[in-house]
Amino acid sequence: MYNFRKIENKWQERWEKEETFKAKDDFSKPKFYGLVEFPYPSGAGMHVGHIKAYSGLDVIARLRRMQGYNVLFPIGFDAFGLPTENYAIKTKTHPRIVTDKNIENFTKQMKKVGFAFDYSRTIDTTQESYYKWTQWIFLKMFEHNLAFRDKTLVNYCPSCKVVLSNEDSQGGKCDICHNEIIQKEKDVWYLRITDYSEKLLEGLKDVDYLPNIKLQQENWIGKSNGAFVWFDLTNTSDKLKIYTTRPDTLFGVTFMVIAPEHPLIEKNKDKILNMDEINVYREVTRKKTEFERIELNKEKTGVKIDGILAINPVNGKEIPIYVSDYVMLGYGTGAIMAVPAHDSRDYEMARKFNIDIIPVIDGDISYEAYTEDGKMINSGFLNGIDNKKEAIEKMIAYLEENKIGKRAVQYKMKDWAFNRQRYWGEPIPIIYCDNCGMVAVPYDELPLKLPEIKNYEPGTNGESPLAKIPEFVNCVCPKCGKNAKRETDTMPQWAGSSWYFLRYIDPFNDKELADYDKLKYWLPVDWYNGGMEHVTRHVIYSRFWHHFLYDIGVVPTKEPYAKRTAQGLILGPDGDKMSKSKGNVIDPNDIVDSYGADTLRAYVLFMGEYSKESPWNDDAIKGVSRFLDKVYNLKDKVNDKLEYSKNLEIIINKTIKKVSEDYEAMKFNTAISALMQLTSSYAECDEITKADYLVLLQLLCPIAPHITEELNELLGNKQMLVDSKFPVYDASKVLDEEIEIAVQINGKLRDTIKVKKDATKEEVLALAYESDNIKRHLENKKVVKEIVVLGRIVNIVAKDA
RNA sequence: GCCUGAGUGGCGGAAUAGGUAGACGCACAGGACUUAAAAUCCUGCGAGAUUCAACCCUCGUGUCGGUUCAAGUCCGACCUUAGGCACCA
Repeated sequence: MYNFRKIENKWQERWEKEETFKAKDDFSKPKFYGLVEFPYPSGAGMHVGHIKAYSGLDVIARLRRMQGYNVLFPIGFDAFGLPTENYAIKTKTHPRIVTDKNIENFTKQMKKVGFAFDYSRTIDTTQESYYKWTQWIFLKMFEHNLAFRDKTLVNYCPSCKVVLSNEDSQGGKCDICHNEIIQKEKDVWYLRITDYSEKLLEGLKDVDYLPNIKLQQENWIGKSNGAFVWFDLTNTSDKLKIYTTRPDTLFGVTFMVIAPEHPLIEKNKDKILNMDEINVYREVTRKKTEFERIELNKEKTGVKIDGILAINPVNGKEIPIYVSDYVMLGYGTGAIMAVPAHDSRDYEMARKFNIDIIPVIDGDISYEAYTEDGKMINSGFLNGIDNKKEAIEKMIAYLEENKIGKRAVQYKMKDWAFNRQRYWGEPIPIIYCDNCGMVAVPYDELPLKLPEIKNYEPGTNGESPLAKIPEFVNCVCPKCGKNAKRETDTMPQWAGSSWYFLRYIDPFNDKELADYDKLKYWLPVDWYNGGMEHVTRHVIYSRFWHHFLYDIGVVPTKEPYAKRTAQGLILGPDGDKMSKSKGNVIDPNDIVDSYGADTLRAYVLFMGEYSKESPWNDDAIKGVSRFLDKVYNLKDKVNDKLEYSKNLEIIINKTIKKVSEDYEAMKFNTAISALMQLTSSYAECDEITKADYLVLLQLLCPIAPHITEELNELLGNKQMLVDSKFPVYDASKVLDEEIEIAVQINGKLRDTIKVKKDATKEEVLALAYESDNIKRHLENKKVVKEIVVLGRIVNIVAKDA
């Protein structure tokens, strides 16, 4: 094996000394901004997943540099967060110390793998000079009424003593400690991301994200078109406002359902005859988490309200109202019109409570709801229409004309719960004053620093540890000068990661978040790669912040990322997700030590399709290692005096084409295959030219930068390979003179023939008929059709004579 | 339940627009080199039938149908599996 240790150390030192990958603000050159999701610097160090994520874009960044772009490829650390804090609680070590140690370790490891990062721009979200601007953005949002407090039922983790967003508590369990969460009423900070629903949806039209990523974003926003309808009630002057996507089925409404928390109940409690029964049901519901309400409650439950009926505005029918937990207060209006004939949930509910089912669309409803399209029946003025869209439009027009409803759009996305009762996060820069209410910390007092603290455990009542420090809590109101108290909650980890890519552009600016001209040059991020698990939350949160910053004139683009891709997971050798408990974790350090960084990089890119998950295989690394050895050993075949080798011309051009196209599509596995084949072709020659060898090195350089730089130097080249021009193929030299094509009879392969690349249809056919095997198969048969696809295939259709 | 992927040799995986299924790699087997081993190099490697052997032939990309001269690829139904979302009205 070649001496990878010596070679890799040498080039890593040289890159560092010469600041090879330091991005320059040279506005005259075309730019490329490549971004990878910055890591959380955990104590465990780097994971092979990080290697795959960074290697992929490292290839692209080096490629773009070789194509003449001014490249920015930065790295940093998303260092606030719970694991560090929990570690601090356990070991009584300050999170600052733990964080610094972990960052140092990560940096050392990343350098050993030879990523072309610009380390001079490294930022970490816990630096005061960084979170000053995170707080600044928050205050701007507060100023624009996008940060607000609200009393709501929240997901509360009794163990972590923190409030969690819905996204953090999926499965009814705390994302961090995995204990059960409960519902608790609390004052919560929200960011009004819902104000940006439409913009975030619209913006997707202008970006190049992988289709499934785009789809996930769309689903998260969850736009639906429908209508509000107001139902009159008996016994009360109140009206019941509902939201529906199917106003066309209004004639089929046989009952209404409202959420147990619906204010109508409390307001009309003196008119409801079975308040006790309803209260019991509401109490049961209250104890359920949102997850349980939607996930475990397969069997419909509910209570019919006695004393109040609803009146269907289109036909005047009086219908019952039920309270049921399958309707959520947080979506739509917290009340629905139920059409059991054409909605499966309503159908179940009607079956359980023996409610009428009236079909309004012609179809079979004997076993289940009919949810397909069809002809309208039992529907007054809609009868006979068999187009859903037309029926909906006609109904909306009717509703609006009679002022009993109107067209409406709803979004699934909810506002973003933004506070945590934790120490290791950005303090929320707000002051509570008895006189003035909520007051922002003045901008010139930012950053509002995290105070030194001895005990990191949360307060007893679910309060932040900061609440226990009087020197922090007690302050003076910036407005009136009277004594006041500070907000003691901190921001979630997503805050810092929502804008970090902006700071890389101008990391040392202490006047503003980043210089506008620099932002104008570098934005948008041209290519952002990261994990599939972040494509909904992180990407949408950071897009939201970016849209906001655009609206207030801080950044020059609406969208932050022009292109987003995601890499697939590396599974353990057993095919399961890697985890400490399963003991199937692969440590990248071990691989670097025994095979070298180039082999590790090439292997993670070779193991399968980049965007898909594939299991780790210790044996398979050998194949990649052997390949690099072969490339290395080829150096002995180079003959300086040899000038031209025509026999390799075609395969070289083919390979350049294949590799260039594959890199763009992140099909690194097939690019490496092609390079392996080129290497084999070289190995078959007695000698190769310098130029031919250089092409191989250049094509391989983005994947295996150390060994290729070394070999380039051995060739006598002074200029670094990464500064050379990436090869371009000659389109006239990618096809062999003679190509092999298949000859089929009735679709079955019977022979292959060699033809000239520009052979005509007649020539090809003539050759095909000359084949003995073809002749034999055509005996006693009559040819009825001949299909020739030039360059590909001949198919002769023959019947028994 | 809904949405989105995926299902191809012993294994990881290839296969622009339908056009020679199994590239490339691993493992395995045989051979060369070696005192020997490792390393390296060469050859073979989907299953089956037949044959001294080769050619040749049959079957084969989760299952069942369909479209087509031709289907891993397109269409329909289903099964398995991964991820995401969720009584979202």
